[in-house]
Amino acid sequence: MPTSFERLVYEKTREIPRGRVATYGEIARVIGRPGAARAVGNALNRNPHPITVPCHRVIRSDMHIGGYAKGADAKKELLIAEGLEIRGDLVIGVPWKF
DNA sequence: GCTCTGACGATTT
DNA sequence: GAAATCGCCAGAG
Repeated sequence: MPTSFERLVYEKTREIPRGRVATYGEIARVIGRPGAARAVGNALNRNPHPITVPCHRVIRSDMHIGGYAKGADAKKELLIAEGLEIRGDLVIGVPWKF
C-alpha cells in the first residue's frame, strides 16, 4: 500500500504532460523532500499504478534515461512515441516545470 | 568518461 | 523495533 510520500510522488508524476519530462530531483524538490531523488526512484520502481502514473517521463537530472522497471529500452520507445528524441541514453526534451 | 560518497525513504532481516 | 540493504539518483573529484 502506498505511503504518503509515494502518493505525492505519483501525484506529481501524473501532472507531467505528454511530450514533457521531469527529473527525479525536481519531483523530490516539489514534494518537499529535496535531495530525496533516490527515494523517488524507489517509489516509482514499485509503481503500484502503472496505468495512471507515467513513470517513463521521469528521467535523471543529467537528462540521461536512467532506468525503468520494464527495461530502459521500453522507456525509450515510450518517450519516442510521445515525440521526444533519444540519442543513446540522452533524452532530448524540454523538462517540465511544476 | 568513470568512481566514490552522500543523502532519503522503503523494504527486508 | 532497530539495523542493514536496496533503489529508475546527485554531485563532486
